[in-house]
Amino acid sequence: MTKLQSHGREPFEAVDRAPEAQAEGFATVRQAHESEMAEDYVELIAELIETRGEARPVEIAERLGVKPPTVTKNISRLKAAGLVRREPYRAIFLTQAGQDLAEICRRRHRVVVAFLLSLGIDEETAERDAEGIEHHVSQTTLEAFESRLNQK
Amino acid sequence: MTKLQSHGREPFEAVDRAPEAQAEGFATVRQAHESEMAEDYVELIAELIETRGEARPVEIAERLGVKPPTVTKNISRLKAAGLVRREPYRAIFLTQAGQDLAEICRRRHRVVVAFLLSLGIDEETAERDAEGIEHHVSQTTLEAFESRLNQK
DNA sequence: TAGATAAATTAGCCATGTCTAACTTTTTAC
DNA sequence: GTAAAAAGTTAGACATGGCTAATTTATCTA
Ligand SMILES: [Mn+2]
Ligand SMILES: [Mn+2]
Ligand SMILES: [Mn+2]
Ligand SMILES: [Mn+2]
Repeated sequence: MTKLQSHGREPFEAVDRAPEAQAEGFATVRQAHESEMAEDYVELIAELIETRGEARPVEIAERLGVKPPTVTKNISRLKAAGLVRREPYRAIFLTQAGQDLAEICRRRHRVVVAFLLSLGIDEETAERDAEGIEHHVSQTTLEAFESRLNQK
Repeated sequence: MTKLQSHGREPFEAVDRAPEAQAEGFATVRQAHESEMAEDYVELIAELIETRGEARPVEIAERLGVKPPTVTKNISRLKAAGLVRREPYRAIFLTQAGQDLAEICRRRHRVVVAFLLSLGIDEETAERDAEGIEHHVSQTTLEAFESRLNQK
């Protein structure tokens, strides 16, 4: 007892877990952050190619809200990772691996946004939150989002 | 037309947005990542104090899945940020600011987990996903999660 | 086609958050 | 009360992803 305190009611129970399970959770988050740059870039590159005909560093920089040198550096990392093909001073293309990853990411992004919208959240907020959330949604959770969308 | 393609149906529409709006979204994600370390630490420290009586670096390291020197360094950052009070080789305490932040984070964490559980997701997955998602959930979205939980 | 403008790159800086190896301090057990 | 074990810190390294300033290359325009 003494669970109904003065002001701060405890609406939902805390799950307590084994230290290793908790550690595994944090490790998963760190891993997600490692893939995040690549995912956001290939997703954006695919969209730019589709809607603008080509993907140029200036535009990538503008949409990501970073400076062009940051894009140059990251693109060369993507190239090293085999996701992107490109020659200096030219537009950027996705390799097959890059296209595959982009496809997965775009789909996941759309599902997350659609799910948030289905909760009544406004479009700006849905897009803003989805941009971060997408990288932390497991396959299981993604499927739960989808089935809610399909059933409604 | 040409919307029902061979294999890959397009279940949810893509929202297309102004470059600045998109950039703002990515900037929000970067900011969230800047606060993430502090949030996870104070949340964990509060839990350890509550359940174990005190918060010790070894245990923090074990639960975060990092090595002790990482904890030492990060704790001194939290101290510099005014979230933690502590003397070398002794247990770690939260300042009032630290307690306030911990309270907000713990509540948010519980809401996100409860929400995922309400979608039928298993406990392990819910906790794992929530650990990342929590940092990207706006006040608006958090409230949407809560009202779904309350109405059900 | 030359000169000006725009785009892209390079070089070098910085903060963050991780690590290992070595050292110091505290705690525990005898 | 001392020796061993455990906990904590320090020092120094590294990868990531930002930045600015300066330079190079490409594109546009007169
Ligand atoms: Mn994203
Ligand atoms: Mn994140
Ligand atoms: Mn977290
Ligand atoms: Mn958390």
